[in-house]
Amino acid sequence: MKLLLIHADYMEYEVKEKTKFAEDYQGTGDRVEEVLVAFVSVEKGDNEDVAKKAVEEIKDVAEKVGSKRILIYPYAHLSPNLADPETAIKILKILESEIKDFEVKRAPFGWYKSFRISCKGHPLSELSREIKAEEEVTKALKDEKEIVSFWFILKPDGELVKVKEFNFEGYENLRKFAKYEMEKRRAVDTIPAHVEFMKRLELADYEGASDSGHIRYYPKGRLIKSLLERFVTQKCIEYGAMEVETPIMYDRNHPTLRRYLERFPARQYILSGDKREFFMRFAACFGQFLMLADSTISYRNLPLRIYELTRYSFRKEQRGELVGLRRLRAFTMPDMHTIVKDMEQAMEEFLKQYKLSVEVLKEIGIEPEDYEVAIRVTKDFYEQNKDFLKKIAGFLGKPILLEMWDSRFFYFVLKFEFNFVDSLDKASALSTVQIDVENAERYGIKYVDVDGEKKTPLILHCSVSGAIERVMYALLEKAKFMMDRGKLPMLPVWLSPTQVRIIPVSERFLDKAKEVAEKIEARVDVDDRDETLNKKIRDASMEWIPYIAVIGEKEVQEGKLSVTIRSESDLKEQKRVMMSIEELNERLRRDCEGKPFMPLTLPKLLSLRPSFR
RNA sequence: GCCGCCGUGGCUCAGCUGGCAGAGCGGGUGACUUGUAAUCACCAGGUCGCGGGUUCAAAUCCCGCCGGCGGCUCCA
Repeated sequence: MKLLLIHADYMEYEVKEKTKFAEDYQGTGDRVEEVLVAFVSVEKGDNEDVAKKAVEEIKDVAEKVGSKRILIYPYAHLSPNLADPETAIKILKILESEIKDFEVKRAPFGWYKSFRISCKGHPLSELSREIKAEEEVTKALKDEKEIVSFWFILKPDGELVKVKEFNFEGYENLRKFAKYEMEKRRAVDTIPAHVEFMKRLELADYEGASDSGHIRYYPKGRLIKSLLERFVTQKCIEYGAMEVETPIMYDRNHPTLRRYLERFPARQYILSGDKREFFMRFAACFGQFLMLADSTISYRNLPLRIYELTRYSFRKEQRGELVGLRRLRAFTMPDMHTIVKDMEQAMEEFLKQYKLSVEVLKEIGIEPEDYEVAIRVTKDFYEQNKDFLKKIAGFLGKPILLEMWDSRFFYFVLKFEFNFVDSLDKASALSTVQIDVENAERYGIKYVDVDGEKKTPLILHCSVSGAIERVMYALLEKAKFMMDRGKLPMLPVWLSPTQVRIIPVSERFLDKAKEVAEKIEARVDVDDRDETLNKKIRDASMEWIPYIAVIGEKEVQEGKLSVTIRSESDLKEQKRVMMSIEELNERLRRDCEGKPFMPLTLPKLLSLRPSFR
């Protein structure tokens, strides 16, 4: 809302002609003496809160200038972004009725009027104010503050123990995670390890020219991200999901979507289109649910799974929350939704997707001991399905943090997450699956059952690995743990940008090095720079390259390569092995079995490469 | 969003009781032709995050903004 306040000797206006938005009005105008005139533009997004704040502002000014009379004068020309007429009239009426202790008059809305005003000209006689709505906070975000949680540990044998009574000995990470979830934390003053690594390895960096939480990826980072994206997508498709693609923004006032937004505890980016306002998706739910609502689905098709890799999902997280790759405002997430016909089928799928998530993370290089499991459940669901939860707890054979709610605040009754605990003891969710009991109804998703009746299914939300950026974060943080244990940090071989580096002992062996590079079946590069051997070895090590192959007189004669194997080396002692090209290829095949492969997009010769930072 | 700390060549940082903007790495040029974690020399490179203010004089002091890190809170 825009306000222009003028303290006047008098204000006189004449009502001329109707516009098409005119409210009912009889009369020809008015003249008010000794008055504070409030010219008002009601803007898009203004609501009752704005009106109330405006009331306070106007009263405040009226008191300061010592005016007993106030004239509310609708004046569209203060703003290029006007509210619709109904809202505007509503808000103006609030102003009129809520300004107490003054003599309040109001000029009619939607009429052409002429006016004459005599401004007093003292220092406070002309003021303008802008009043903005508080950023819209969804109901779910508010509710979240009210939730009462009960915390337990679910033991592998299905026994439920209160957190306070659980003996955490031997479960240090679970202790940290439980603490992280339940308590306040103390200050640490270090840059997270992965932020250091993502920059130093030229994987990714902040992009200051974008919003916070939007990242740039250099060639090596993009390669790693692509490989993870492909792998995760491949796993979901193998699991039986159909890949689709849906828009990244939606009408903010679409009734169905709006109600769902209200149920999700996240803040949205808002964008204005020509006529409508849009929000950026925070997940693929919107597009996929709308698609499913328009589909004809038979019980024979169930469980039915659709999948999308969201590049991107947007969440306008609070600024203080954003860190490196751990939490972003734009992120890439595998998002699979499964339609099932009843709770029994839902639980069956839930367990399968739980197992799938374990497998996917394991193949990526994140083992069950690297994360902690959390289960969030309503009391009712828990009481009715104890055996099922016991089965879940048994699968990994480790205790699980269980959060129980008296009533259902969200759209789901059951959810699990795998939480990675990083080098600063921070926990972040990776894989998650939820059983959604609300949205099929809300979106009008139906299936036709055996009896020919249309029925409402249940929906599972599954992010099989969690956000791809967060997977990268976890891998880098894991590398930090390797360092702390005295090992050399590295990425899994299939994700290492350069898998093999060939280093000629001197320029004489450069051609030979290039020749060898052609025969290696991996992402290979050749250090052809005019540097000492020591320098080249050091640089390759700093890049975490899994295999460094040196070639010189000896190697040429023996027809072998002298290969330094990073995973078996440490800072004190390097593991060096004489290997034939075929032996090296065989080893690489084993390292990367079942994983996608993409060539390195950087020039093969190091001398041709720019430095991105 | 709120609170605290931080912001100097491409990178890492020194300079900060106000007084000529520095180093190492990286880059360019030349020498060297190297056997497993940094070869040597020379050269180029800076609106000291941005905008105001105080002062004869500001990287240095003050205010505002932007960005980063940590905390509150929450998630993928």
